Amino acid sequence: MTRPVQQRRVTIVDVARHAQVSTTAVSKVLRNAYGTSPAMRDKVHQAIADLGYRPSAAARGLRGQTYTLGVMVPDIANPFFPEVLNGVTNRLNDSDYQVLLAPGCAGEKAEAKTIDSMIDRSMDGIILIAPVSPRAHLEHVAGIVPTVIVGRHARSTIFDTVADDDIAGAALVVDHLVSLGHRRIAHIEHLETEPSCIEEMPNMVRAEGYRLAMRRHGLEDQIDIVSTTYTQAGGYTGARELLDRPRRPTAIFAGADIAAMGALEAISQAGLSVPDDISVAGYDNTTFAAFSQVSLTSVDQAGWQIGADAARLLVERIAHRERRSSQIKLSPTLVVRGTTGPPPAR
Amino acid sequence: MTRPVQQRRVTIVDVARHAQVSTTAVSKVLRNAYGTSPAMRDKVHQAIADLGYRPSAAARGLRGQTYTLGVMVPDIANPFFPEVLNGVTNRLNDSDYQVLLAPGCAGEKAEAKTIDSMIDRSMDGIILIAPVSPRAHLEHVAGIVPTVIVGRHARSTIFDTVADDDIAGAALVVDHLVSLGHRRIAHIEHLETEPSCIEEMPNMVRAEGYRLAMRRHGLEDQIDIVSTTYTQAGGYTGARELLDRPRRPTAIFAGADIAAMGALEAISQAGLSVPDDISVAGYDNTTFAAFSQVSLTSVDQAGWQIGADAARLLVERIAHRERRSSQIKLSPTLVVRGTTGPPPAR
DNA sequence: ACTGTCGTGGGTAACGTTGCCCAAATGTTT
DNA sequence: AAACATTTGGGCAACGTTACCCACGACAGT
Repeated sequence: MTRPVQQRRVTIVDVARHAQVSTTAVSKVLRNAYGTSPAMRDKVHQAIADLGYRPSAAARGLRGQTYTLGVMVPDIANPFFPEVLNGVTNRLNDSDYQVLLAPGCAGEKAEAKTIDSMIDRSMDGIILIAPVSPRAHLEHVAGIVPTVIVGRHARSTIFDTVADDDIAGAALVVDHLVSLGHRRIAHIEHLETEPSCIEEMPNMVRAEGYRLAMRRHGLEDQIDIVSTTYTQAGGYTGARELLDRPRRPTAIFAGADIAAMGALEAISQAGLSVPDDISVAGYDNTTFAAFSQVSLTSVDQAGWQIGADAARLLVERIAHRERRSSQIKLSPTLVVRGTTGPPPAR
Repeated sequence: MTRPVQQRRVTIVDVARHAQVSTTAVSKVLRNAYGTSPAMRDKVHQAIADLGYRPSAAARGLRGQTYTLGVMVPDIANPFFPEVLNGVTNRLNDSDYQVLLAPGCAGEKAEAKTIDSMIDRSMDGIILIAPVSPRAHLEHVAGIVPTVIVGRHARSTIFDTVADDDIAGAALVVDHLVSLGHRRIAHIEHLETEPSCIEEMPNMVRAEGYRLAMRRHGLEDQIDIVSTTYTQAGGYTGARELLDRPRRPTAIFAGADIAAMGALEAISQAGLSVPDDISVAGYDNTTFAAFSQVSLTSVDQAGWQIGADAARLLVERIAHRERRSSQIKLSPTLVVRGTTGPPPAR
């Protein structure tokens, strides 16, 4: 029996009247501010419970805080991001903050629109995961609202960053493949069309890490990179291209698991077997990689930890806007599975 | 060169002054309301552009609309939901609405908290994907804010629903397996702990569809259901249990792809091969199922379409609160792939 | 008894936007 | 020419909350 009548919202005034105190008093209790006696707190809490009062975020937003944190994810379909997100929400579970996700921001323009909409909603802070906006724009945003950037290898005085050490991650893969005896190790990278912030993006750092590691092993002349995107389709076309080489590589290092998926598909369609004919490694160690039918060797970058750290930094920055900015860099680990093995005997 | 000074927000008053009109006039132009001349519109738009004005969602919320729609997803890690979400966002792409996602709501209590927080933020409408709250609570919510429920087989006068025809979907799988010659077809279901709304949930409807189809084929005595959850771990333990049966089934129909993943893993660990020893089918046709290494036979329930329909209904309901409610039921299709085949010769 | 200090509690004015009303100017019908 | 409708624009009061002040009594130290 739900009432069909649209009842008026219970406000702080109703609570105050019911508890026989002033609205100021109620507000103080709500924010557990200074100047409230235990007796008054009890009265107010009782009234809140009686009336089922809930503060209006809109009204709060107009005055300052909204107790809302925004997270921007570039692509929810990529299973790595849910992990980061879980880290974020878990860390904030028993705080007063509510996390809201702004989905689907492919490209710089859509990203700017999304960020603007979070600012419009006066969120208390935002976490941007692998944003593609130019550095200057990010600093501008961070000047307006406390911001934590995840995945960009940038350093700024006004925003904090959390990132995986992608140079080290790429090196782990190359080292592993070299130790198995591979020399012709190719890389599938994600290439942005926007050139603005290119060297800060994780994908570019991974490619650079690949180059550095190859040189370190004296394999400079074997460096072979195809530029596509971190998507299944991108991995597929990238691998196709590599398989068509006169001397095809014996191992493919895809910059993301999702691209590795596409590569595996292309390889299987070409009638080749993994890892006997060709080895494949990915990056992100998504749940997909762990699945035994796939068993993809991959770099684990602790998405959960990244998310948790980002949430912690954001809360700290909200509390102390002028605190020094910090950069957290997490060390990845390699998870060796079935898609990598010694190269074919030739 | 970002200004370090924290400049005051540009408000409608600033725009009005700059355009030499009243704030009311600006407000009217913003909402393209009645009573604005083309000349005034131009002046105001120019001023908005000059000053880079953006309306404050908080202030708007206090007065009524926020141009924000909330979507609750039970589990972002399940790759089916991103598809629904894409349908939603795509449909709303060039509307004035911004979609925000409330993540991670396992269980009735967390769900209630999430829904409350969306109401607190005075969202204009909400889409609840596969909510577990009791029917009465959903109706209560729908009385406060326009609501579309996705996935529940419920009928209400105040909220709209979009759902897949799960009875038909389950039948597709059973029919397919029977036509291949299977008789011992088992089902892995997701069983809620909360008994309140059980018969409305898609998982229960799928199980019921399985039962009906089995009976229709005269296989009533072969009905075999294990109750776990729609997770990888749930599928794994469910399959383990089925494999331990004295006479193990020749086919397993998992109620969700993600559970089918776990089942495949258990089967492979048991040293059995798919589909020669045992067939497996899933539900949702996630991108994962399409992947050639997995090649999972699955029921496609057009997540994109579901999301798009939900978004359309929500926008319509916001425009006409008192409109009759509608229930959209979409017909699933079966995608046959490599994990189903004839039963072993015995 | 006189000044401070502390612990309580309340009054009030914003915050930025929009819905409702009214006023003036313009156009249209008798 | 008078009466009436329509268009165009503005004034004002909310919406619900909180930051900033001030007032009152109790109590301590001179």
